[in-house]
This record gives sequence, structure tokens and C-alpha cells, in this order.
Amino acid sequence: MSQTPSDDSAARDAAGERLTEFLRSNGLKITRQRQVIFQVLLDSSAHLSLEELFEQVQARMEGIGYATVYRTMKMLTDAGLASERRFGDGQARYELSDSHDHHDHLICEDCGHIFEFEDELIERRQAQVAAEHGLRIVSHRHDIWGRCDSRESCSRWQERSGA
Amino acid sequence: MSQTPSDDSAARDAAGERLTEFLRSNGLKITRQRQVIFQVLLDSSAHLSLEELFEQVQARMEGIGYATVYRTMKMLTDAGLASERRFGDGQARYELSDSHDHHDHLICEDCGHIFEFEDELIERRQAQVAAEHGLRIVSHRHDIWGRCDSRESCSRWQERSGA
DNA sequence: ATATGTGCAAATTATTTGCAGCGTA
DNA sequence: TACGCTGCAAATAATTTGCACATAT
Repeated sequence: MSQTPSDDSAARDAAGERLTEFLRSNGLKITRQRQVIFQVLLDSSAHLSLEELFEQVQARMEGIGYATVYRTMKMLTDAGLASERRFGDGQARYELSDSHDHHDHLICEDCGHIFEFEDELIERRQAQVAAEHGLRIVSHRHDIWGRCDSRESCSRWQERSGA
Repeated sequence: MSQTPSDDSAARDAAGERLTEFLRSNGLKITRQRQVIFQVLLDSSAHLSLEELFEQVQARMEGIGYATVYRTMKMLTDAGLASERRFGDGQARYELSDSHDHHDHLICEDCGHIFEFEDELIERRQAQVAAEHGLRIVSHRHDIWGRCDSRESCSRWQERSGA
């Protein structure tokens, strides 16, 4: 259903190095809390709200403060290692930035599952639209809300994503 | 540069009626504050933040409270007469919903001007993408951030929109 | 050793709500 | 008259910040 375990852990390690590398080269400290937070992001493919993130971090490391998670996420976001998204439920959600940084989102209003998509045609068309208005694109956000067609697939996702 | 004055005021009147009609038919009261708030929205083609909205409303009617503006905007939004958008600066922005309700936004990061667009091809493609993932579209949000190509057009918009 | 990071609690910011009096139907 | 509506101030909710202590380099 996904990749082999070895691929996963290799990717994880590589990403983990990105963190320490970034911290080191910027004179920042490699602390346990930063590593744990980053690891939680790595282990979860989902778009975690700060609350969810905090809960999972706390499970691995008691006593961590909300503020630390906020501060770390801000740092990771500024560093470009993570990205922040808002889907209109009033709280920020975070995910690791990966190579194909530029995906958009498709959200099921029933089960809350977030699908990612990337569409060449839409991207190209976007650029055209921007040009027609005399702008050069810097970034964009394209979210689509809908409902899963079948009940089954919907509930299935629900138990899988936990959001 | 735009339409004739008569067109504008005709449109304004028609829209004004939509408000009173809605209030009346829902057993809600036609108050001065509701009319003024709606009028401000009508007179401004822009996407007003609550603060901007409040300022303009206050200029026409001293003593109005923030809460009233919030409550009225919620009512208008629920009624479908206005719509709420968030562009990531932390505050909601409002605009009147008109006939072609479904436009998306193109924002200049330099001058803050918001262009509206609507693109058949993108819309169609969106539906396809959703279908591929087994979802039926309920709504979407597509924002593009960019920069005006030419300084002049950029500053020109700046003095025109006031945002 | 020393500056950075952390936890806690207090501060901010955007938005909502309770309540007593005001205004529309 | 009667109930909804408004203004004010207090309450929430998400996020940020100040500060004294802890910790990585």
C-alpha cells in the first residue's frame, strides 16, 4: 500500500538530518524538544493542528509546553522545513515541506480527510490568469471542499486520519 | 472608466431591496445600523476587513459598536447576502455576494490590491480532480499571490483601493 | 561560561456573548 | 406593547511574549 519500510526510514533519516543541519548552520541549538516535534511531523503524514501536534509531542515527552511547540513550528516554517496551512476551522495546520512542495488540498467535509493534489493544467492556467492581470505569481492556495462519494470510503478515512 | 452613474445607483437600489426583503421575510428588524453597514459594503467594491468596515460605518453613524458590525456580518453571511474570505492576514474580509458568486482572488503582495477572476477551465479541471479522488465538490477557494508587473500599475492600484 | 531555549503565566488579537436599555413592527 | 437589536464590557480562543531557570555548545 505504500513504500517498503527501509525506504521510509531512509527518508526519515534524511529529513532528520535536514533539521540538525539547519539548526547547526544557523547557530541554533539542537534540543530534545525540537527533535521530538520534528519527528512527530515526520511520522504523521497528516496536516496536524497545533493541538494535535502538541498531544502527540507530549505523549513522547512529558512536560513540554504549548509555547515551545508554537515557537518551534514558527521556526520550522520560517526555515522552510515545514509549512503552515489554514483550512478555515480557525486553527493553523502544519506539515513538513517536501520536494514536491506545491500540492493543493481537497477536503472532505464529512470525515475531515485531506487529500493532496497537484495539477499541471491548473498550474499553467493560473499563470496565464495572473499574466492577464499583469501579475507574476509568487504563491497560491487552492483548496476544494467536498464530500466523499461513498459512505464506506468516507468512514474508512475517518478512522485512519483521526482528525 | 466604469459604468454610468445611473447603472450604479440602479444596482445599489436593487441590492438595497434585497436586504430589506430578506429582513422582512425573516421577521428581522430593519434597523439603521443594518442599512448603513450594508450600504458601506455596497459602496465599496473592495474586500473590507472588519476594522475597515467598522471605520467606514462609524463615519456615517457615530456610536455604532464593533459587536453590531460583527453580528450583522454574520447575519449577512448566513443569509448569503455577503461572503467572508480569509487571505491569511489573520482577519476576515467581507464582500457582497453578487450574481457571479464564484470568483477567486489574485492578490498583489506589494500594493494589496485584490483582483477577482473566474476561469472555466480551472473550474472544470477542479471537478475532474475531485472526481478522481471520489469526492463531489461543495465549494472551493483559490487564491493566487503575486506582484504587479509594473511599478506604475501597482502604485496606481494602491491609491485606488486604500487597503 | 554563555547565549539560546524552555516552561509557565500573563498579554495580545480576533471574535463572541451576556445583559440592560432602545427602537422597530 | 413586545420582542428583537444595540452598545458596552466581559468572556473565549488562538497565538505571542516576558521572565527566571535550564541546557546545549
